[in-house]
Amino acid sequence: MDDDKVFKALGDPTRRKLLDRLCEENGQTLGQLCLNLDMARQSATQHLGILEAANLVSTVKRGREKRHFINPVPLHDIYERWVRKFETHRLTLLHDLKNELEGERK
Amino acid sequence: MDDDKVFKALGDPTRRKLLDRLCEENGQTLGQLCLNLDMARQSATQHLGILEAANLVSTVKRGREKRHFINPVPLHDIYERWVRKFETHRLTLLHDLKNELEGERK
DNA sequence: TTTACATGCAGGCAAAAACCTGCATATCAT
DNA sequence: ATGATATGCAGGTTTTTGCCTGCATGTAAA
Repeated sequence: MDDDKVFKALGDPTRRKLLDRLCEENGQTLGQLCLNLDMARQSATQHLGILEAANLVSTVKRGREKRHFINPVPLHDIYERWVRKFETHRLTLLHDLKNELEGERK
Repeated sequence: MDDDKVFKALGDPTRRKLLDRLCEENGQTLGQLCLNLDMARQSATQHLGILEAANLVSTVKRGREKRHFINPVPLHDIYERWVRKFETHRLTLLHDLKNELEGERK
């Protein structure tokens, strides 16, 4: 898996919004996803392409429509392999920070 | 908090590497963080500035040095407020995806 | 106080990202 | 077949990003 593609894909608010909307209703078509998106359809297509390249979304053609489905695996992997590390040390890190800020007040 | 700044900050591999290195040893100076980073000091400064703007890193000046500390709060918040949603629906989403891919094989 | 060290700040440049318009293709319904 | 609908593809423009060089400032040590 390509961590960087996933993080980059999540770095754009439009793409996170697309994931949000797919989470509310999975399997939507391109047309549906474009509604209330305030940009040209072609731009949305590019965003969905990036999500697909990051493997966060998989698509299936149904006649003339293209349906989009969330793939939760990469997000889960990112959490397990990267975010979790900071969660594990969370209290220690908070402690370091607090100490340092208090030291500044002296 | 500004979710977008956090996600954008995490979207760059150099910045994630900086966080990794701070996680290994918190409180490092700019000079320390620049070692083995394969870019000019000024570039690293910019990356650290972005991490600071996203509140992922806090700094304290100690004499002529500047020490950097991880702030784990934004990452934790992002997880709770955004990532967790997809984790919660993870099995359902996986099921949707599997169903759809099987449907394609017919 | 002079020298060395750690960092700050400004401007410029090239690559990447985000968005668009215009046109082509494929599918469905009449 | 014909028109309407859903999407694909190519290119071009503008903005943002990442990185750099050059110089200024502040702090410590000799």
